[in-house]
Amino acid sequence: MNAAIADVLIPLALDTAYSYAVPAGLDLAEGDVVQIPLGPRETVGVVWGLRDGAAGSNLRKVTARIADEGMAPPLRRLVDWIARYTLAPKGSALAMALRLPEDGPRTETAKVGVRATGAAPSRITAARSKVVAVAADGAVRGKRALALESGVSAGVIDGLIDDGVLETVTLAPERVAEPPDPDHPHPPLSGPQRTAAEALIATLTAPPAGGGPAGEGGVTLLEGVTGSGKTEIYFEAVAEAVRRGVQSLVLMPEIALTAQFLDRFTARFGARPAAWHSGIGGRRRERIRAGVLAGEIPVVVGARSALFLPFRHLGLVVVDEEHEAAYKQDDGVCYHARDMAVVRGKLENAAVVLASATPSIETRVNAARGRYRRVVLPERFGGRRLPEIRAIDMRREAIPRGRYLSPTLTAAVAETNARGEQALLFLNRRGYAPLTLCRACGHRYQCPNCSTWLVEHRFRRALVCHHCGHAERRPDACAECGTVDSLTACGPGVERIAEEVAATFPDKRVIVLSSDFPGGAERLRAELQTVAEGGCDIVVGTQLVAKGHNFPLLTLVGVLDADIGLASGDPRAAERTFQLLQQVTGRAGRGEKPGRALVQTYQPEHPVIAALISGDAERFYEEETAAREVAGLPPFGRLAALIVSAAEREAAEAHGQALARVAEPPPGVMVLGPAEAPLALVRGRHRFRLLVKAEREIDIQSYLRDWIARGPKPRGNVRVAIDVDPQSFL
DNA sequence: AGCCACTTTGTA
DNA sequence: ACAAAGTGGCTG
Repeated sequence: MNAAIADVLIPLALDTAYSYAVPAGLDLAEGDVVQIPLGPRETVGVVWGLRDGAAGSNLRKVTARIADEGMAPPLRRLVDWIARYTLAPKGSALAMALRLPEDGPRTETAKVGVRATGAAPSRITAARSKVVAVAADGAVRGKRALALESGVSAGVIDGLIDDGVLETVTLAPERVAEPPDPDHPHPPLSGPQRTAAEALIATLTAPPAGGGPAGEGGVTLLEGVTGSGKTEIYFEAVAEAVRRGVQSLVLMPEIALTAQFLDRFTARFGARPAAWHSGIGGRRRERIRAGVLAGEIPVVVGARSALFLPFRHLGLVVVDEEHEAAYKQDDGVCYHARDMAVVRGKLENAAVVLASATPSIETRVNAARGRYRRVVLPERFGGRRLPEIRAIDMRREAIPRGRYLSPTLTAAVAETNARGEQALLFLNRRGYAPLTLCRACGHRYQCPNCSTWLVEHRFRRALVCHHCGHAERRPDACAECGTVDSLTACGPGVERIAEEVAATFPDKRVIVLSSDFPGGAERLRAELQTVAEGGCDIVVGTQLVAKGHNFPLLTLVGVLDADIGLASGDPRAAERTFQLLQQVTGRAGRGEKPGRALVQTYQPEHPVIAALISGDAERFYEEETAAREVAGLPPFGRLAALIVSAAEREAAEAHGQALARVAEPPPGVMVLGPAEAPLALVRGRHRFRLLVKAEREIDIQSYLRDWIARGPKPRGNVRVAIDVDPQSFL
């Protein structure tokens, strides 16, 4: 007997499945994709549940089943899990897994982005000007992303498109996959590489083709410096998965999904993999989806959205460069693809491999606690070692006022250049000076919207807020007392360092690299190329230089102020700083010659600095965990963020007080904030974060959900996203 | 009031 | 997603 009522989840921002009557003669199963009426129109949805009941009521009817193949239980469970974990509406989570054929005889509808045309709006409003300011750099962004970044709602963007201020652009597609050959001839692995590959293969849950025991799955951290052959090693696990007839997914941060990587894959397997990323659209997208669903495509290499492909027999998930921030999705459903990969792996009973040269702190902790296996590659293939890192104690260096390069570092740069090698001076601060004040009256230039100082950008002759993007002309006279030429720049930014470097090394070629690089992405890429080819002696850069482009001639990294960020009040400051500095210093000596790093600091004994110098990440998190305990901060993997959508920013601010006074936290749970406001919302970029400490295993999401429901309802949608690893909730 | 731009709500 | 209803500023 057929069920009378189907609960259908619709891929819209709805948190509950809607109930429909099942018409006589339609035999539905859970997971079936169906067409249903919704309001005045017809939509698709997925049968999330079936039950018997009095169907004769006022329910509308399911129109039809529209696909032969339904959504498999593990993928449905993933949708449920992600919705629950990220506190996103279930329907939104479903939408990620249901990128259906963009129905009808659709030709080439690739991903659509928008960018500024340069035309002025016919009508200017506060919301519009925010968008125009953000889009002014000419970069292409997704509609949602632009709306969120500008702090406006999507309607504004549409309005600006109609007005001709923004134009839509589509990205071009390429071609589909060939079957990979696991036994394609390839260069042999070294002994240690072979051992590591065996260790990964031993975790595969699919039984070996020739009989024998299967592995037990779980998560393995594959750790090894750049050049140690991580990719070749996990390729062996992929090859074995192919032999065993299960599918593999290799996740990469979007930027790393390059032709170069696909070429390496082709060299190993004699065929191009199916590549999946947001730019792939239309027929190609549909063919890959269908191939994956049918089990005909054994290997997919993709960006984070590949996580939701309907694999038939998923046996292996590899997350390459697992520490990459690009795995975080920040608009729509906020999730971390690395963590969701772990979850999917668990639900599918697939082995998971996390690969990185500089694993994230969360992953290190999980490995140290035995939740993840750990495979470490001893050193770089070819015997290269990590750069030697030393601290420069700034309390002992004699530096004139207004100068920031210590004599020790200056000498090292000169020495390096004399050998024909490059030096990188790293300072994580854009612009010329982080604070401008009037010498006459002491007035400090502050952002009208945020509580931050305006940063001087001498090149642009502007004062800029790095928080909200607000910019104003740098005045000639003090806005407060009117004194002319009284403004002083306090502290260094990269522009100022470049000035100092130019004065100290007048005959050297200096390049400044920062994310606000004038001339946009094209010119930036050209500059990076110049550096790589040796067309420059000294690079001055912000965190932009922490990753990406390889600079083979770079042998010295000087960190100008390692202490930046350590006192930022963000409970994750320490781990963020550690990771950033580890990546930056690791850039030295990637070529033939060995590298070294010098780190200017006023607190060489600080755990983060000490760990960086010793290269002992394990000690760092041990000490950091202890320090957090003393400070009453949550341990790693226990931070949650309450995020109020950008559109409701103003409203949220008005209700901040109310929110802050809401609800008594339940026992064992503590909401962190400044001491004077224990439940305060901490301002982040276009959002508010609320930090929650849990002393026991709790479900932070449902706690927050209750917490919000119990208090006075804040106006608008309050979405909550969790910034932790999911291990503790599995 | 009426208009406009934008936000919020509801869809079973 | 999309359409309908609501909000709040502005105008004359």
